[in-house]
Amino acid sequence: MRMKRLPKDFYEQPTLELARSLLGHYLVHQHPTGEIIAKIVETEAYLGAIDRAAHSFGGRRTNRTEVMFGLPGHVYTYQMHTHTLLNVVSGPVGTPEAVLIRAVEPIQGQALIDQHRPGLKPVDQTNGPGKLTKALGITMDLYGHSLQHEPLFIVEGEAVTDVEAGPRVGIPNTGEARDYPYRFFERTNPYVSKYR
DNA sequence: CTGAAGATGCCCT
DNA sequence: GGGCATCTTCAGT
Repeated sequence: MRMKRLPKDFYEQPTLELARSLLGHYLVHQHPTGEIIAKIVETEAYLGAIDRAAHSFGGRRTNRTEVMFGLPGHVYTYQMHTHTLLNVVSGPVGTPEAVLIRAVEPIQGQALIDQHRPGLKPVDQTNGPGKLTKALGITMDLYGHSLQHEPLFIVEGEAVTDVEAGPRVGIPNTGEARDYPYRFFERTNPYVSKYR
């Protein structure tokens, strides 16, 4: 398999374009017990200061959001109840934007995924932001990690043509921001998270 | 220090 | 369709 790592400047495009562009590329996690590769099939953009749904809305700068103010192409992980969620930091330094990875399709390392999420239909192992981090073994340890390095990075994958955009998921109390079409997904891909 | 809230998912009815 | 698990963060005392 061709494994061309996405260059630093890939992450420098505007956040909405980045969210769209990430679809089809392969997320690689070199887990201690083996390598897992999965194709990104669903993303959401969070536009920082001007986006009420973003943690960094209004320029809110805390320990948690700090990494979003830094270089694009780094990892913003955070905990949602019992789950870790994975974001890619976007926007130039000082502009706290990010792209949430919402769903992936396994390409390699199925045995490991089965180990992390046993007894489930394949589709149910990675069709959600909390599910995929568990399946790939991604934890809060990766907060601030650069995607230019091991053990977590993104390589060039496949072109995706049937992209659909729609409202983001799970942000009911964010006023106007609730309806912004900042969610992107491969329309025909069965691993896209279902609802909405 | 305490408590409330949350970009979720799973299990129950 | 509703309740709840279970963790971290952050604002308020």
